[in-house]
Amino acid sequence: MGASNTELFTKRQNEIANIMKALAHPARVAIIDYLLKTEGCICGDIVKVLPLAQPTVSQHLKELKNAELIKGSIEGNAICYCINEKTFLKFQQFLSEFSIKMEKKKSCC
Amino acid sequence: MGASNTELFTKRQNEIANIMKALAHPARVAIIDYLLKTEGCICGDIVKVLPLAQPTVSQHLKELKNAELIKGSIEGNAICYCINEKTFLKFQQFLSEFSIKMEKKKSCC
DNA sequence: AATCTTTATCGTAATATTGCAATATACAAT
DNA sequence: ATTGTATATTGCAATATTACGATAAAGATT
Repeated sequence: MGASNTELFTKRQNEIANIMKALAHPARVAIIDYLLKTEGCICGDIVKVLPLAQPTVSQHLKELKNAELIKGSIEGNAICYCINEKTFLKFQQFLSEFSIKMEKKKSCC
Repeated sequence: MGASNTELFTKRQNEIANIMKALAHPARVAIIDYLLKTEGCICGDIVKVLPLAQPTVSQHLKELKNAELIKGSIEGNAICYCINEKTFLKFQQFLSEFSIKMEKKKSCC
């Protein structure tokens, strides 16, 4: 098949999996790193920094945008991509729920 | 190509991406959910709970094990799968680094 | 030893992801 | 209007993922 059957799982499980999937590639982690490190957010600079061709970077940016981890805004001729803090916050909440449950449980083996 | 070029990115970026990839499927999120929710950890119970065939679940468990998010130990005839807290802690550390940087930066657009 | 139970592996089909050259689009500047 | 600059889209090849039936492997039970 190759397609994960989303209907079989909860909305929350699918949401978590989708965010994880968006970050499941080192290039996309590198993009987030870059956006968090520098003042800038210009698409062209991201392309320059990454060791991948422009269309490939564009595709990765699209995936991050689809997952709402970043948002793009037109800046004259260029496009400015920024972290979407809302989604990151949601993600962190999901993960802190994991932590809380882990604290309570403690590994059994 | 279809294979992400890991050599082009930092060890840390690849590590993060690998953990994310392991959790980038709702079935695998569901497995973690289950392990955090119940006392048990028996493979057969996970198979019963998930809406997927036994070989498919086994495959998902293998991926979680490869990413060291869970660890398996033989329990008589059965196998007990448990959360590997060490990797989760590492994951959380990576993410809190993101948070700290996000705090400092604040979205520019 | 024969059988049952539990889990893993193999083989294979369907689909998704990754990467890039070529090309399109869209806005700037001349 | 033409040219340049920045980004997106298309098309395609290579590879990876997902799913499951069939089967294997290994320990438990009779």
